[in-house]
Amino acid sequence: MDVAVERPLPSPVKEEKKAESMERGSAPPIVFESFPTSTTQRDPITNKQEEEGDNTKLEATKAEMGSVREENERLKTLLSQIVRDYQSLHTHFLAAVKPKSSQPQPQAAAIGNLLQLPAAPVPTAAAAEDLVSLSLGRSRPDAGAGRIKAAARHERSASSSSGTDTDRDDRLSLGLSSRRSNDDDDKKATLLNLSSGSSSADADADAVQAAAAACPPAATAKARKSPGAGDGGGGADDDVLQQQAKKARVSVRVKCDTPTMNDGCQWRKYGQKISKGNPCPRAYYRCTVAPSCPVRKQVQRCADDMSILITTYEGAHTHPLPPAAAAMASTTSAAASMLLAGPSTSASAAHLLGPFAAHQAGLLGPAATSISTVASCPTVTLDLTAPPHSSLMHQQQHHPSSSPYAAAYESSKAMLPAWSSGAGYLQAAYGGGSYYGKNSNSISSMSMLPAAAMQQFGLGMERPAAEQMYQLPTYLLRTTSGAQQQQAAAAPAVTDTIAKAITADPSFQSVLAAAITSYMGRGAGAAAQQHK
DNA sequence: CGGATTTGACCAGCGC
DNA sequence: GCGCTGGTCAAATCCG
Repeated sequence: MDVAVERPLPSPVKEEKKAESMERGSAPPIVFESFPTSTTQRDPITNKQEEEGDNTKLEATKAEMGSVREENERLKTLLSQIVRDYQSLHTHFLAAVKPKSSQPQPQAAAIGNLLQLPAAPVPTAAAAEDLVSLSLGRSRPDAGAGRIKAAARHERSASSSSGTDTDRDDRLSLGLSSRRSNDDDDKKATLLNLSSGSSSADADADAVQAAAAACPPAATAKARKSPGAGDGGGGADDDVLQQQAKKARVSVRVKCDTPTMNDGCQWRKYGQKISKGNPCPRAYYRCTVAPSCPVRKQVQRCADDMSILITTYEGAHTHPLPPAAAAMASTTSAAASMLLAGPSTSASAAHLLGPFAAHQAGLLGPAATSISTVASCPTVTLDLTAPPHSSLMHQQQHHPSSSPYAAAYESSKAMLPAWSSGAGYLQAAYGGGSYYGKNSNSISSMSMLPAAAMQQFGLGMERPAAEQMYQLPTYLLRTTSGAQQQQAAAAPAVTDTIAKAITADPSFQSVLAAAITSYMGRGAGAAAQQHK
């Protein structure tokens, strides 16, 4: 995070700055490039008027220096806040992972352990075994993404998915992946990918993989008809996983006047039912992009507010998705993955993704997210109808003028109508390209979009209410019941590695800086230039 | 005429 | 075991 000020400055000031930066240690250096001036070389008996003019300039420069210094301080505060968050995250993680490494404990006990925060963040061997990659910006094979992709390919071939193995290193993406190295755990590898619009094909492929892990194609309605069919295959654990996987759902609430939300995918209605407690019929759709695609969705209007459309997605696409549908698929599959991975992953992701989720959700409108396990059917609910969230507002109070959250919320007010219109947020965001028809330039349109990483759905994964006591930055809280969540010893080291990725990966930092810049100076498509 | 939608029947899970 | 409910199937119907 360097700030360069291209204006003549007295060298003592530069030295002072340097010393200050060194004093602060971890704070990034703020470098002021001073141009060589002739001040020291001038003859003192030269024109007095010129000297007075120089004095005026000096005063002006000093004033500007003051403001720059303030900006510097502000940035340092921001950075220290991030560092504090990281420390807190890490200590929480260590507290949570310790008991789990020995044996699974009840949720309450795990939460209780959160209260006893270890002082120093020490990476554990177990943590090193887990692979988590948070990538923002161009994927780097050496930053863990390679392993993710290799693992993903392995899983893809294992599950004989029909997805194409496209090269995605060149595309901008925001992804969070979690994977455990343990072979058994491979089966429930989780992948959260909040991919950018310019990499929607990637998002698609990743979504397929993530969802394949979360919801194997075999675990579909067909499997329902022959409950014993899975017994011969993978043992009891697989059975349980499949049971969980096939029931994992992601529900999206959005204000929408049209009968169904245009999510970019192609659906065929196959049934309709009046369900109990809601006068509005529930419509059942299945994906028709590929004949064998097991994905279903249910669409029903909210009984309380008919303007709210509740769309529930279930299953995983087994085919490449149209760009407009990739983000939604990515989000839903990620949510399902995190849901299946359990509380650790969810908590970690919530903690880590807090700001990102907040700002990404903000682009769609203030979103509340909840996890529920009603009728042993775990469901993640993305509520895109909620009013400005208190947590969001809370953040705004902390960062009254330059808060990214504030900027995100402001932008959300602009984006929400696109969602609610039913015309399709994605198509709007992607330049109006329609995959199924007529417009074939959606991809090229996408590349022109500003701040590609900001065009995705966000997941502010929610944690049990008790966790709120620990001030975890879960931005989007609603309700929770966590009956099933003790099954989730999966990926307890997510937090640690993610935090490492954030602090260590310069590409992440640069993109993060760009994102912050785009928030702060949010005008006039400046962000678009940054992503060209 | 082919594809999409509608709608009644059927099936499975669950609670009593 | 029975009834309720959610989910799916498939024939009938609609529509471009």
